[in-house]
Amino acid sequence: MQNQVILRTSRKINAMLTAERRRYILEVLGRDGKVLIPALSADLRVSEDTVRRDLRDLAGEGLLQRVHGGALPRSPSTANYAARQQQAPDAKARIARAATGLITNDQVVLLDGGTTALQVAQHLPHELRVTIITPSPPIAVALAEHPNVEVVILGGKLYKHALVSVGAATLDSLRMVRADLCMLGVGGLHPELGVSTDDLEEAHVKRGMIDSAAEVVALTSAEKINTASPYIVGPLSQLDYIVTESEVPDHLLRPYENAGIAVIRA
Amino acid sequence: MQNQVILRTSRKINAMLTAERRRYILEVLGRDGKVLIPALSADLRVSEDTVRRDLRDLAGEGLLQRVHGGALPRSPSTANYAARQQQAPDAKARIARAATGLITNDQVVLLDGGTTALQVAQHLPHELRVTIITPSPPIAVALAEHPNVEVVILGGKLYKHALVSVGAATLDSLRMVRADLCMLGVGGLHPELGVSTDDLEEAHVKRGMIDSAAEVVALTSAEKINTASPYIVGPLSQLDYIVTESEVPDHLLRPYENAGIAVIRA
DNA sequence: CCCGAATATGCTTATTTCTGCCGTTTTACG
DNA sequence: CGTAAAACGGCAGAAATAAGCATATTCGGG
Repeated sequence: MQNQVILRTSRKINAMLTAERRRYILEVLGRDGKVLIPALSADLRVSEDTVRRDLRDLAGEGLLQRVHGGALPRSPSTANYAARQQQAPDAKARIARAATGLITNDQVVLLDGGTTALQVAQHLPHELRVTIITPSPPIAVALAEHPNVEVVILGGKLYKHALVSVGAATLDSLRMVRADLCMLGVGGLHPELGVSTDDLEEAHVKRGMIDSAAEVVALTSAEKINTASPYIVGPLSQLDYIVTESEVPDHLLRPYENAGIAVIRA
Repeated sequence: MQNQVILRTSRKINAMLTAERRRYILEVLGRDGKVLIPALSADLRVSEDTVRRDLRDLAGEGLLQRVHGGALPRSPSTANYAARQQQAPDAKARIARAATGLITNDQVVLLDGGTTALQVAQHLPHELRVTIITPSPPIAVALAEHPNVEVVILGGKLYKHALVSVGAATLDSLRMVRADLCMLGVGGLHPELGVSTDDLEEAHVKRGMIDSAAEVVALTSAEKINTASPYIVGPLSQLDYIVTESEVPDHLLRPYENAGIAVIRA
């Protein structure tokens, strides 16, 4: 019966290499902060026994921590950040995947910090050849694995809560940049108040990023639409794209489309 | 049977040289992120054994990673990074712990990239209240969890192998810094050749760090003493401290002590 | 022009690895 | 406790691999 399943969905997943499968497991683990055996078994179209063997071997290499029912990251340091990422992994991943579609080869892209932007970094297609400029150390580390991406990190004082560079040094560096595209995570999005965020320093950096890019993309989950955070980044007129979830009702997005912004539902 | 067909066609089409075939393999690997032996055998009209030999040789040159059934791109740099961190955890941790003893409250410290420096970051006492300036995103991330450390990250182009910022932007930022202490990982340490490292850009950054600090500490494991790497960072006279393993015999360290450097055995 | 070494390739055979399945034991949780 | 899920160990078929051998091609020197 498992055979039938395999046959029915027999995409070329049959050609999945063992080592490739294990890399995938580690990738998911890094992205979501945990892996579950039934989910992996379904995703990878292999038996749960095989997944257990994979996890056992990976744990033997010290690459993850095996627990009942799945596995967790071995390093506790990434766990916090990963846990936060776990909040809405589905929606964020979908938004991120859609956002990568706006990037074309040989572009220079300013990528914001934050968990949504990190998802974008992790979902960049392997063939995509771009330069990514980011104030976020975790994003820089994540992109170091990408074979075709050149990474530039913006220096500055590290704002620990969001793990991004902020301050005068960051803004100085930004002034020397002319990017094709800028992808921002936002704290709030409002037809009249525009783009806003939770921290003053972050707001300055986001504004600098907008000023250094030809086109601006805002990444936002559903619940942030038509809300405002304390610090204003800039008016809606600076946005060219909004990428959000597909569940958002049309009438909520109408004001943004009327403002000339292309809205992409993921 | 299949044999004859292949032979006949292969003689005609055999403008395909061995080296050409291998370049094709690498091209496919770069494009698809993996190669499968049966597919390559069919594409290239050679036996699977030949493909296996090709992959074996290419793996020997470090151009790909051989796995059961095919090959994958070489392990991403962070895998190397993680693996390197496990290499000598004992010695490195001891060196790192000893190095933290050189740091006092309210200092500004330049902390190099690399696995040894990362150990220093992870061993900073919780009560220590300092500013850490670093070109290494992983170190910045690690220090974000520290309650009393202010982190400043140096921007620049990310050198993926070592996960540190390099380039003119990094050096520019360094010129605006006056630090009390600078902690360097070294590639080699030699009484006459001084401090050296494996990468030219890294050497520039290390030199910039030395120039921006009042005192300089070199962190080195035993096997690097009295060796030299290709790129010179600077003479021994710029060093104030060397932190190394306790197992190093006295006579090896004598030249450094005679040069006025305080040697600390951890 | 011919011979022989070096290389490259394909084939055969023995060995190893991978994977799903099954039965048993252990763990998590009400 | 008791139940269901999860984990472990062993087994067998299939695939992949390594090792050794045979053949073909190339190249250099008599």
